[in-house]
Amino acid sequence: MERRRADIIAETLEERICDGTYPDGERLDEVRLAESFGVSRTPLREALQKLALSGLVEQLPRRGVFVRQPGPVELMEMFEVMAEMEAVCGRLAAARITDEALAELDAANAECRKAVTAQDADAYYLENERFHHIIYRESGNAFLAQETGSLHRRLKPFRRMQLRLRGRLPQSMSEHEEIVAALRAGDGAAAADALRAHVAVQGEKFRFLMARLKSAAE
Amino acid sequence: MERRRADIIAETLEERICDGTYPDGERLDEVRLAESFGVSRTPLREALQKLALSGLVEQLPRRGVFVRQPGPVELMEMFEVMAEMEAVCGRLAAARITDEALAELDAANAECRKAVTAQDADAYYLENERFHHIIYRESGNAFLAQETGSLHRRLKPFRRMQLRLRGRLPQSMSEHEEIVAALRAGDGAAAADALRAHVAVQGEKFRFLMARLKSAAE
DNA sequence: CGGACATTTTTTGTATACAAGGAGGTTGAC
DNA sequence: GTCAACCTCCTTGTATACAAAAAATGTCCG
Repeated sequence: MERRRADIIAETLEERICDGTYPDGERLDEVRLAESFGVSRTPLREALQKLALSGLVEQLPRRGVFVRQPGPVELMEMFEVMAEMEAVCGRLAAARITDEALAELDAANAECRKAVTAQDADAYYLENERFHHIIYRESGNAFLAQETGSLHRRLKPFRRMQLRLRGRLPQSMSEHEEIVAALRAGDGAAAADALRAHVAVQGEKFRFLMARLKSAAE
Repeated sequence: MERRRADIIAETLEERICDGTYPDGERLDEVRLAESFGVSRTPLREALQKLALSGLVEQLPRRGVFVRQPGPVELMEMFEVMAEMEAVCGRLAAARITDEALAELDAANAECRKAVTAQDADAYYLENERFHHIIYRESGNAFLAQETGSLHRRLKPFRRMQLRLRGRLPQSMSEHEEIVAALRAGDGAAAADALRAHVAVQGEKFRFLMARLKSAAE
């Protein structure tokens, strides 16, 4: 699949917004960005509109586009929805998952365990992501998997951050094992609860981090 | 809020796709459409990209955009997700709903009842929509309400269709009352179950309609 | 007569040019 | 001195022009 420049630009800008290169409220100037990318305004505008639709920037007509980092409230809301969607994925997957997928989950968890002993949060996140995406897929509902993955992607930087909290890695690890156990047992309710809690606690941890950052700034 | 032509065009095209003016697989010609709207290709392309991101059309690079009606499988998947999301809204709303909102739900249901006796499926759908959106809002999670509303919008034509089935109106009506009762009682699990079933049955009815349409075509 | 290659034509993607609306500054009046 | 109106400049939205890629057509060879 060949790609347009506009798509590549959108991806780059998305990364920059997520990693904080552009702070909240910053106006993204079409001409300056176009110059910096070495393209005209046309593909750049397309990229900005794409970002606007995915909610990363706000587009005020005749005013410009502004990066719109989700505030603490919105982030908590998003984590709540994420938890519920993963729970649904888990409940459906418990009834539909294949043995092969269970083996994949075990494999991902094994890699996770390695990362835990190595205290490598980045490596952990990578395998953790694989773990979750397998569950999305095994929900047997491609649309659900798509939507859940999309939200996962949007929360990625925030999910990632809380993994650096002391003791979070082993805790997350044991939650993973509980999830797999429920899936293997075909217990939809248990899988849903385990996944909901697993994601919800991420929201909690993240909120804690936010609060600490804020107080540190004062 | 002033609006761009591109947005108006996107809305118009969205309607046309939903109501079947453009059949599945049809290529949307940029120049022809631009002429018909009396604009240049620029705003029209922006509109098409917007539609592509919301999933109503598929955009093959260097090939063009094609309307992509969801197939039966995808529709069932979407209904399944819709049911789950409404269930979540209901569960949260049961704990967070205000007395005013409960009164609003009663009012919407009263209008629904009128529509049932009048056998007016269109009027019913209108109030039905209000009913559901109140629950989305009362979930107390603006992000969830947004996402749920967005999916509702996408399924609108299909949700609407099944209301014309014989006996569906009174059945839907009684489901509504069960939902309100659960919400009033603050019973989150009951509200979730009632809403999930209410939406899931819509998917079932719709599938039935699809099957009948298909067999009639043979 | 069929298939493959070259050419033409159509269509998308990008660049540039133009128009229109808003932000900010300046000037004038009170 | 302050507020308001006007004017200017800048930015966005739209139109047109150009380039590149894919589809269509025709031609040549087997």
